[in-house]
Amino acid sequence: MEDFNTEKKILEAAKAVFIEKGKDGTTMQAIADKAEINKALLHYYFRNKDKLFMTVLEDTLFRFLPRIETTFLSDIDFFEKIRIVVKDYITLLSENPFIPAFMINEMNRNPDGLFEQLLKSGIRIDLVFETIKKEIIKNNITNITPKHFFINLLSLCIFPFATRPLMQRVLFENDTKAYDQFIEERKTLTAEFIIQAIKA
Amino acid sequence: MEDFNTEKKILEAAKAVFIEKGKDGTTMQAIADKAEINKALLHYYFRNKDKLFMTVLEDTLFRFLPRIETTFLSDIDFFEKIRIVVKDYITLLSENPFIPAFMINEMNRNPDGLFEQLLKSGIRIDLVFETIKKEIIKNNITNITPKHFFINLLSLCIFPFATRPLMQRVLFENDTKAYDQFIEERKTLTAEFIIQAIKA
DNA sequence: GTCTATATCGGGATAGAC
DNA sequence: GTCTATCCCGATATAGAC
Repeated sequence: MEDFNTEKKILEAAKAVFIEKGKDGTTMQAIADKAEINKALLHYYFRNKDKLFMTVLEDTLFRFLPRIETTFLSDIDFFEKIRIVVKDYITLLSENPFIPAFMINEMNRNPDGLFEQLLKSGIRIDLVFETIKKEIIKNNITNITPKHFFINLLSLCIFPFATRPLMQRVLFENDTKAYDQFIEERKTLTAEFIIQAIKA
Repeated sequence: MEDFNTEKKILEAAKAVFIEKGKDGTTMQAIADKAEINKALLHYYFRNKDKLFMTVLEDTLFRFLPRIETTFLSDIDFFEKIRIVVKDYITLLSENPFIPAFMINEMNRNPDGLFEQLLKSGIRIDLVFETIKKEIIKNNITNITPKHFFINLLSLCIFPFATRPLMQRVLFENDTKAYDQFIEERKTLTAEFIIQAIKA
């Protein structure tokens, strides 16, 4: 097994374990096992656990955010943007359901590291806010503060994933299929909820 | 220092550290330091870290939930209920801002333990759902699934606290006062957002 | 009930052979 | 580049004196 493939295998294994167990809960041994290699090899490729963790973060997590920006800056009806963003975002999360809890955990453990990564991603939330302000001026939506709008949107999309382990038990007697269905419904319902809330 | 006071001091110290650092990030030493006692004494009162942790959980966290139930089962206007619950809940969270991240972390680490605690608290969400259904029948609100309504409400209240460390940086250049103000606004704005979204 | 000292263990990291 | 063996440290937990 040559260099490139091993590194990739490690990163994939590390991502899987980190997301499932959190940074603290993850052991190098567990990653090595999953990657079917030796523990020492991890240190050969990535000097220590911190560096490995940061690499995983850069490599995978921040592919999420640019999508919001792109959609909001595009030239379509504002309510349609909301429908697209919500659906897009929930779909993406469905494929990576453990990321929200992981990110929340991480941002409370080490906010600076995460923030730094975020800056690197070059996202411009201010531009998104501008598009919202324009809609207010055009009288298409109520006079909502862009920051509140933004946080409300994220809350409604992300929270059900972050709290899934408990919510699935509380609301659906731990029925996985039922919760999947619930999430599926939210792909459209959430957008309509938001639109109702803000339309003028 | 006799028995009772030491135990109490330990529980308070443990709560503070657990909430700030999470379960994994907390060391017995840190708790001992905060309680101004010796490490060994922790094991004398609570056999091990797990038992101490569980005790803290039982003792403090689940005082939160019954408040939602009480308000929703009371006999006032439904929209007014929403205003009260939102304000009440966000206020409560303002006084315990680390709890959401802590709970999310914990529910992803060990959902069964948390769920068990929740059952012990005896909360009856189904009763809350009943009140929502009645409002739909009375045509006061749109035909929203109670579960979606419930999760939307929780999302909008809790998420800004769970993600505060990052959001404060991203939205307010890490200005604590500004974020406090933002939260303060949400005590009323969030309820109106929800009411707009669901009113018939 | 509270302390000091210590046993024990798990996990990150390194040395060194191949 | 990959392995085995080992070091080392931090953290839980216990023993035992007072």
